[in-house]
Amino acid sequence: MPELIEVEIYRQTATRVLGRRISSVEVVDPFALRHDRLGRGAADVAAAIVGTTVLAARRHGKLLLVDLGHGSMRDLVLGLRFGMTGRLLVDDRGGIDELLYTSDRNDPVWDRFRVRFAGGGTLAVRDPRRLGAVEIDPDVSAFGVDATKLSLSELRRVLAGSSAAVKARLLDQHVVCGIGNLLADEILWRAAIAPGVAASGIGAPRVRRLHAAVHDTLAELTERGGSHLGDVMEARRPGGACPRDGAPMRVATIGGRTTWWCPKHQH
DNA sequence: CCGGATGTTCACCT
DNA sequence: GAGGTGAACATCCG
Repeated sequence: MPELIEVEIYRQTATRVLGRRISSVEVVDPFALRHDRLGRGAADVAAAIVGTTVLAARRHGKLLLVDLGHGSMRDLVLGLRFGMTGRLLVDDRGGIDELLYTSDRNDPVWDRFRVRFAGGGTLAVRDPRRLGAVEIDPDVSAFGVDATKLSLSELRRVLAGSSAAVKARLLDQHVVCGIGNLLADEILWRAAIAPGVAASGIGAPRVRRLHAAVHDTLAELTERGGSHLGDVMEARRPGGACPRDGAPMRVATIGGRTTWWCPKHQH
């Protein structure tokens, strides 16, 4: 997905529909509702949201939260998740034209969820691979702190006492949310920490370095406009060399994801 | 043709 | 209980 940075762009895109009233639900892929705790179907979603007005667009990690209500009263929250290939389109335009690993094709048959507003316009989730999801009143209680708000003491706490690889810890949305595979590799590369080291084995000076790298990376890649615009990105390929010191990059599966790192400066 | 790709959940191991 | 693995979803690309 869309990691935190892309979803934040989607959130800003979604603010274009603030104040609009939903007049109809045009598409709901039943598969997109697979995580609904109450087992609601497309008709239930339509019944719940038609007639409501968009009050706010918020983000928690990689989850986009759209507040819906009548008047200024919030009645429900629409949760949109984008998987790896989902995009948000407002009035058939997206805030992001292209995503890595999606094609240049932009086919409306991939719209998994689409609403129409009274007075015109639409909001849609277009997701070729169908990895995204739509939820009414999603449970956000299990999520960890949003990565943009991660304090040094919180980072210290989530690393302490865990034998898991530090990268697995950063990717665990129940611990810290918003960081995906590319951001995690970039953050650890900048922090000079090897992704496979046990979280609890990272001493205080390196935790401070990691904390700084989290925020520097998020700020800089937000400025550049995408999670895929990190310095180490070009080296994430067979034969890639570390942009910092030229050493051959290593690759392994860590935290269940393909992981690239520099064995020379990341320890 | 095959394998993998910004993700998440689940069953099933150790 | 914690942590790891592999499958599933569907499409495109090398």
